[in-house]
Amino acid sequence: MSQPPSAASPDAVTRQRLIEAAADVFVEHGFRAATVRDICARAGANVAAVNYHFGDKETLYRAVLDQLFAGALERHPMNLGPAPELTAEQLLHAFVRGLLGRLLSADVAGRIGKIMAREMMEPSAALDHIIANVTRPMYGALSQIVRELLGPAATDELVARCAFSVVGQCLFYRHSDAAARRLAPGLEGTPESVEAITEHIARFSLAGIRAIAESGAAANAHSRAARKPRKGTS
Amino acid sequence: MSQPPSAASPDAVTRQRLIEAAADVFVEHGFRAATVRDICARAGANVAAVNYHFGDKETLYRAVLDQLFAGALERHPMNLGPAPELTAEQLLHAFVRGLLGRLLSADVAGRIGKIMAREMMEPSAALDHIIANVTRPMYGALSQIVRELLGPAATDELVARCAFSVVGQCLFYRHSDAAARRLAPGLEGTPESVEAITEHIARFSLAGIRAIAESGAAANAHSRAARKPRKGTS
Amino acid sequence: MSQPPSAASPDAVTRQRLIEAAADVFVEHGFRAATVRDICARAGANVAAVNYHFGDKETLYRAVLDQLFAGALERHPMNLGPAPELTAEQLLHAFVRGLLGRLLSADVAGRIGKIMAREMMEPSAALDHIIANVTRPMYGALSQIVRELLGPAATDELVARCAFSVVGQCLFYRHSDAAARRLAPGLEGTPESVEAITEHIARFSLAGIRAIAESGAAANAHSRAARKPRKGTS
Amino acid sequence: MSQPPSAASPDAVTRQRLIEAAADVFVEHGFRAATVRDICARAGANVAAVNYHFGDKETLYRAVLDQLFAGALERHPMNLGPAPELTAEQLLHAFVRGLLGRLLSADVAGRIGKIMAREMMEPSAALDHIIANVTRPMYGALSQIVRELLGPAATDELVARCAFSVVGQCLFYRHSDAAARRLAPGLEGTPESVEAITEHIARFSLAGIRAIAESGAAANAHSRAARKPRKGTS
DNA sequence: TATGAATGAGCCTTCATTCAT
DNA sequence: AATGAATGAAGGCTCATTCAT
Repeated sequence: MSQPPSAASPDAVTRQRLIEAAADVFVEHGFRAATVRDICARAGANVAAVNYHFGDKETLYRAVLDQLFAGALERHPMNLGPAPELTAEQLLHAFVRGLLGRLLSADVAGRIGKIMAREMMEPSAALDHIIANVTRPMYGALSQIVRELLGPAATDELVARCAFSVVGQCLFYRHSDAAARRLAPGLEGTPESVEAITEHIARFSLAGIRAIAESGAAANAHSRAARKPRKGTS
Repeated sequence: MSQPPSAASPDAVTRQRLIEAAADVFVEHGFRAATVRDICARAGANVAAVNYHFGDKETLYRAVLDQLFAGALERHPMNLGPAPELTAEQLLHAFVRGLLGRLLSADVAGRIGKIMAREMMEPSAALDHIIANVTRPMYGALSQIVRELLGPAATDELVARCAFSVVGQCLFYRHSDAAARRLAPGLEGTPESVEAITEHIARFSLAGIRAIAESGAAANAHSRAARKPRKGTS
Repeated sequence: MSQPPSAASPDAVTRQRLIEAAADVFVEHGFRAATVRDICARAGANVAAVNYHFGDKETLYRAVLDQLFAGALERHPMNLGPAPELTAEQLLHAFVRGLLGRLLSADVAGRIGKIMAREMMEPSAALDHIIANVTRPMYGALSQIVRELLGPAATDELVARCAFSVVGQCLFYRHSDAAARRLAPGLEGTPESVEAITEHIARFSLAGIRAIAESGAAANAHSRAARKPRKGTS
Repeated sequence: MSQPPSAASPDAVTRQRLIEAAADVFVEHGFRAATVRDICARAGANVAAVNYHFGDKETLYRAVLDQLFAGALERHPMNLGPAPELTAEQLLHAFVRGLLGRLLSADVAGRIGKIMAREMMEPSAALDHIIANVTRPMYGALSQIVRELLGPAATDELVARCAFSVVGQCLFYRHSDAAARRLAPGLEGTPESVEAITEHIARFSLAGIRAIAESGAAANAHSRAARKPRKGTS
């Protein structure tokens, strides 16, 4: 209070150091296995610092998530706004590049991927927050791109399945990193391989989406012509 | 004596109860957060039962994994053997169905997916065992199918990337279940939706693989013609 | 019961194997740190064998002690009876050789030394038994020898102190083995060095006892002459 | 601030209470059988106090040893430095008094003897530390005294054996206390009897060492004269 | 304000012992 | 008569949290 406003209060600087140390530790060990002693030690703070500044371990965890999301979106923007000068193909390409960049970057954004992977399997109260603020807008943008590629006749289900196919391919390089590294050494996801993987996923997905569009159109045409589809989505 | 003749020794029945209880607890909380007290309590056994029957928590964990794998492969076989009467397209379709079946089934096999997802991000000593015995053969079978679809000129890298694309789409329904449920309710992976998802992923992937095959062939042709391949989506 | 009496009953043979295994384990780890599992395993018996055959761990311990004492005295007799044909010097020499032999032998008797050393510092109920049956007769024999060497005027205290000096020198090679091995490698007590050590201790002690005899006589003479002793035993 | 200026930090006082309680418990039960629960209870501290202040039980054990050694040497110094104004006889007398004082004192030093006795038979990692810092210097000083008494012709073996004889007599009053108490009540080692025992052991040992010196010289003379030494007590 | 000391619940494991056959 | 399974009481240790300064 009596501090000059321009100087970062020592309170805030400790808080920040705690958050940064906690981000490392949570990413490395997960929420449960992370210990506040470790976090405080890395932050050069007292054992009681976490409880003093944040109340408890879980509140610190949420603070870490908030800060990570803010940083990640700042560095790897989603380009959610309309971009009429770009084709849907180009937008898909850009989307994949952005997502892979966020997932595989070594900085703040990369850590978010690891934490989210954990949240997926043990959803905590933080997951809803993450989905609302990060996942949903991202998914909305992708849906729009996919819908344009699929054409106006596409059902919501087709759009969602295609979007899942795109995202699933990207997430593989984050979630299954350990397996990929063992099965095909050198092809696992790294910050340097983002371009190459982007190229593959974009090409693969574009063809996939177009095939789905045709089959969907065919299914519709067939059903309109009162011929029951032999196989495929009902 | 008064036991039914097929009954195993009293030791084996308790062992089995412990394994089943442990499977639940490990799936629910992960290896580290799972407590032997909880496991023993659910198995109706003493706290020392785990140590008596398995030596320690980690050995029990491996026993659980072994049993889960055995059960999963029994119910959802990989069809690894040669099947000359089936086309590569049919084989891909069958592979995806088998994998999704294992990932999404409510029984023994479903739990394996959750455990593997955890292993991916916190590899324990068990991961190498899993990969060697389960993942690698599966990956080998998929690679063979993909290679046939890509044609003889495909590089190992192209094969691996396409295989990753196929597997990534499937894993999405396991790893990102919580997110999918929130983003597109009704489209998350369930045992009942295996057929529909299989249809989608197989169609999507077939088109993707063919596109990669063409671009790869084109790249080869181009490079043979001393023209550097154009970068970007065609 | 229905066993032919000439055949060792399987009961007795297991009992004996347990005692032998237990002797090893108790000597190696002490009573407390020894585990009945270890003992039963080494004896090739069931975990419950100790409790079945002996009731509990402590009863087994006493059985081991009894057997060890019986064996030790059989192999390294104390020659307690009167031996008028030997001089006191020769008797002292023989006593030291016998004691060192028991303390340092690799067989049954050697193990008794280790166990007794433990008992000395954590006297259990077994200690009184040991002292009454082993230590006291041995001490009585030594006292007699020492008394003869000291002469008829020796007080009980002088006798005891000299006996303690003799025994203390011998016990050093058992109790302080670990230290001796480090301070003067090659000079620690071993079964092979019994003769050499005996020679030293006997010579050293004989001179010591004679010196005590003289000083005691002098002290007595002095006190008889109404001169107060300047220093020494009152 | 309101603390007395000489008061240590609150941490140090609890640390000290723990060390003192631990010394009691370790002396009483040995390292293994001692429980941290017992130690903490006696120190009026929480079960976790040992882990907080020392990390683990073994570190506490070493801290106890360090403190005991420091205290013992402070109260019963070894007089290791050269003391040219004292004869070798006087030095031996002083050495025995110091050693007995350390072994039999009721204070800090007395407990060290019990702990060392345990270490001798179950050497832990702490034993080497003890020997290097306490036993070896002590042994070095004694060797020097003995060597002077034996004369320049004495071999290292003779020196060591005589030193062992001196130390063995002293240790008897520590290691065999329980037996001595039963065999000759009133003559066991007590702090009050240190002077009397010192007088006895010094006189006994002086005579013993001189006898060894003579026999050694005789042996040398004999061997020089190509006559093999007679075996046995002279 | 911020810290180091202290806490107590809880975890995995060990072990002598008991029980049912 | 003898065993393998099962028990429950500790034991050492970890950790988030609280407390007194």
